[in-house]
Amino acid sequence: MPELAEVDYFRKQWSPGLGQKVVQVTTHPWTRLYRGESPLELVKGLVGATLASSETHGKQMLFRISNHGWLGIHLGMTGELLFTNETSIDDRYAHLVLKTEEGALVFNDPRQFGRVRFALGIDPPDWWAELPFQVLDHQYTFAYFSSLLERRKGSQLKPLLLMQDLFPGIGNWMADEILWRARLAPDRRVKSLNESHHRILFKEVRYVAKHALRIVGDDWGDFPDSWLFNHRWKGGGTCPKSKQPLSRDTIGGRTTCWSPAIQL
DNA sequence: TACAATGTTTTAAG
DNA sequence: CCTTAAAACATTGT
Repeated sequence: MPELAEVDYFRKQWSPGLGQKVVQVTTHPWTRLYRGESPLELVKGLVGATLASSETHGKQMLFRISNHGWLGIHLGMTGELLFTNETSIDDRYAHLVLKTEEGALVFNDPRQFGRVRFALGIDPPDWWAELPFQVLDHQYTFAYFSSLLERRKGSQLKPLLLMQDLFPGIGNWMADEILWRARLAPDRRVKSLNESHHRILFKEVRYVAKHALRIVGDDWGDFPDSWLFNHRWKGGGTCPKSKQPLSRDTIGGRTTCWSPAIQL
C-alpha cells in the first residue's frame, strides 16, 4: 500500500500512543516480519516503557522508546498502522500490538512483506543512522542527484526510481507519476538522458514527493484529476494532459502506466 | 482458475 | 567487486 506520503500518514495513526506507557505487547513471532529479530527481546524492551516520538525516512518508520529503545517498522506492500479503543481486535494479521491504558496500537500486514526491528542503545541503530539523503532534504542537491545516476547508466528509468538507496520512499505509483510529469518513457535508459532531462527529472522527483505529502496529509486526501494517480489503477483510462489513451506494461518487474503520446 | 497487487531481498548472469 | 534482471516471499481479491 504505502509510499512515503502514506507511510507518514500511517506513522501518525500511532500518535495517540505517544507519551503513554506500554502495558502489554503481543506479537506473531513466527511471521517473516520478524526475520533476523528476537521477538522476545522486543517484548521485554517495550513492556513498561513509554513511546516518546516517531519519524519516517522514506518508507521506513522509527519509534523512539523512553528506555533507550528503538522500534523500526516497514509496512511492505499491505501493511497499515491503526489505533483502536475496541476491547477486541481482529487478530488475524495483527502481527504487532502495543496496548496502552488508552487503547491499542496495531500493525496489520496480511501479506507479511513488512518488517519489525528493535534495538536498545543511546543512539539510533545503524539501520536507521546509515540511511541515505531523502529527496526533500536540503542535502539532496542536483549535483548529488546527478552523481547517483552516474553509476546507473544502463538502467531503465522506471526501475531506477524504485531504488530506495537513490530515491527513498518512491514507489510504483510515484515513479509513474514522476516520469509522466517529466515526459520520459519508463523504459528509457539513463544513458540516453541529457543535462536538461536530468534537470526535469530532479525537479519532478521533488515535486511529486512534496505534493504527495501535502495531499495525503493527516486525513488521506484525494488526489486531483490533473494527476496521473487517479487514472493509472485500472485498465483503459485517458492521459489528463494529452487526452490520449494510457498504456500499461510490466517494466522492471512492476506494472507501469504511462502516456505514450507525451512520454518519449 | 490464474493472475495481479502502492515492496524488498536473494540469486544469477554479465 | 559492480550493475542489472528475475525469481521468491505470503495472502487476498478479481
